[in-house]
Amino acid sequence: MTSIKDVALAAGVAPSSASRALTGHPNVSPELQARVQEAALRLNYRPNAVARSLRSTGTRTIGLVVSDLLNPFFTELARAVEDTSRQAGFSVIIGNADENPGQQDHYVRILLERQVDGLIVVPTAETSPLLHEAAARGDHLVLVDRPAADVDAPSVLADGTDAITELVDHLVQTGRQDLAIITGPDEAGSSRQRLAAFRDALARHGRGLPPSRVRHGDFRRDSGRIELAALMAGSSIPDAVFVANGSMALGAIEYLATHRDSAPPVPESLAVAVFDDLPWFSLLSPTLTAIEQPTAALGRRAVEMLLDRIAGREVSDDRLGCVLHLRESTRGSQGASR
Amino acid sequence: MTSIKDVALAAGVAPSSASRALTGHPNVSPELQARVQEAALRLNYRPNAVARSLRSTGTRTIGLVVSDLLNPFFTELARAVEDTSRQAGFSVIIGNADENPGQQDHYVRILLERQVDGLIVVPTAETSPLLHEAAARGDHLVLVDRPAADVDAPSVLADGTDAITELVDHLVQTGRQDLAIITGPDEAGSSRQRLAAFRDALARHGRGLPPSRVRHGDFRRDSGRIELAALMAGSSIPDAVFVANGSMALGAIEYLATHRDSAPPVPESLAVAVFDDLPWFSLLSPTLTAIEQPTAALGRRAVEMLLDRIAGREVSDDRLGCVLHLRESTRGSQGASR
DNA sequence: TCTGATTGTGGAATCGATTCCTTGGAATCG
DNA sequence: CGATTCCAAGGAATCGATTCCACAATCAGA
Repeated sequence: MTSIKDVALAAGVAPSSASRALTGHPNVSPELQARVQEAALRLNYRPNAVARSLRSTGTRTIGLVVSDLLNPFFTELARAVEDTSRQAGFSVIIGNADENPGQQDHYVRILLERQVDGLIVVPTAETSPLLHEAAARGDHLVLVDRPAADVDAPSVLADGTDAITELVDHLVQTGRQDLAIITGPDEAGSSRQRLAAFRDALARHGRGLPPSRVRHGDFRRDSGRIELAALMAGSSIPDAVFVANGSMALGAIEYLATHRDSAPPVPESLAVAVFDDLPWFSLLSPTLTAIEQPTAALGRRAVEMLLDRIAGREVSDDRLGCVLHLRESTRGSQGASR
Repeated sequence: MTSIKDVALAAGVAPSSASRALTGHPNVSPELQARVQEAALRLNYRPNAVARSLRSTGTRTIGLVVSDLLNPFFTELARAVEDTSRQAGFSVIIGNADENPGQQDHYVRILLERQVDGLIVVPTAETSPLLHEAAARGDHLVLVDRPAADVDAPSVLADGTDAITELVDHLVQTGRQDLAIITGPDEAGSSRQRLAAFRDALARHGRGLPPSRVRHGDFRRDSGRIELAALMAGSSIPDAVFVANGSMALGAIEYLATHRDSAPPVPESLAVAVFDDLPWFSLLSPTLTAIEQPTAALGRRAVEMLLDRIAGREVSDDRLGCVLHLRESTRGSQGASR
């Protein structure tokens, strides 16, 4: 491997001068600058970022730990994070927790050991001693998509309360009597928030949400199928289902497609709505009512906040709104609102 | 920051001994081992991977450069790469080239500077001086999904030739007269291969593929819409379209959905098939005929091959087969095969 | 009991770049 | 013209861990 010493030798200067010439330091004579540049080019010199990072502070790298890479929501988030970071001159190391707190901690540890300049985490569980400690030690940390109560770090979240309220209003007004929700694990903050918003909106109509109408999946495809099947297997069947993320929605729709004969028709006997909008929801028949999250904006903001933190600026939490798209799958069954 | 010197000091041993105790070297007395472990724990010591990497060779990191993170195919690939790597004790740095050769080179350079132990690349263009040079310099490199002629590196590809031949046979046998293809850019090896397989299969039936029936998109969503629109705008309209990847298929289906009145009905007047199978293809009506790639296997194999290379073992190219799923969108229009 | 191998430990060199500190020489100013 | 500042450049220290080398102590075999 050709190092800066080789370049310095070839250019007939000291390593320190070579370093200055290559990193564009102010006080370098143009003549020496040119000689070093030429030597570097000729020797095909590639600086060693590991050595640089050791001496100077900062690796110009940020770590991103997402809870499930297979979920398109996180893909888009990762893409936005990557994009924004690159533009700011940072690389991104991605870790995939697979909704597994242990794996999340593994990645947080690895990334901290690698001296990332900052960390963006979608917390799988609401409490994590490691995250707590990292925040306390002063490592730069930003939480995204899900809150984590005991971690002292700024967060940027999608606030779906208004959109969920709007959705519930619509369902009630179009005559739905028996609403159910398939949400995520109780430990995930986003899961709890969506459930709470759903319950509150119902309460505003004087309706309760009995335990049998609350199913907890794990935010992944299979559990959507399983939990919808469970709802459909009961003695009485709800006439509206709200699925709390896109991956579980895929599983739920798959259930309906494979049980076309026995399952209630959508939207006539069963309304379906999803938190998180995916491009293909509009291609189904019936098209699928969904709440769109500002996914890319979440990723962008998270990076901006992290960079602010790194630069020593104060940052505060951010909430971004969601948008409800009413489509065919929640069309009123008896037209009560017309 | 607490360093290994602090730990050594606290344990009353030399830094070298502390290092040995922590990394599990053979010749360390149990007593000293315990004392160092205790001190490390007490001081909450976290080893600095940057310093370690500088001294020892290897960063236990592999770089992955994909051509489009928003494409679910690459997401799944990335997931498999990440998963396999983690199990082998490696982290993954992901770069997203966005189908842009310049951005690809940016990431290859960055990753090499970061001293990744190896690189997995989905080459955006078939020729890249930087990749060529990296391979020539002996950097560990594996290409995946797309070949790159001038790069001396092993590759692992999905070979869709058989599946495409099978698809074309079926289309011809069910009476389709005028087949068209929406493929990717000519510089992408996978795009060229799929086109060639399609053309060869047609030739075997004595059919040609006129230039007007070959549209080149950029493998992304919008271009699927645009190119299908172009095909539908001609004076004569094909009765079958083969879309060469999943992202463009999304755009194409969107076109059909938004032009439901003017577009030819599927499958009666237009058969649609896609290279790359996505979970929601089976949920559409009509369900979508698609060729399934061994996506996760590609990612796994790529990592295995890379690790073999790193370990100094010989590796050779690998081809994995694809599977055709015939669904409703290519149902015979006039039942010619029955 | 004496050699020779083995084992545990400390000290110092090392990885490759950056940066602090010095210094010789040129430029500036009174 | 002498004193002070400024600038370009070299030398050496540094980042934090690993690893080579040396050395003492223990142990085995003859």
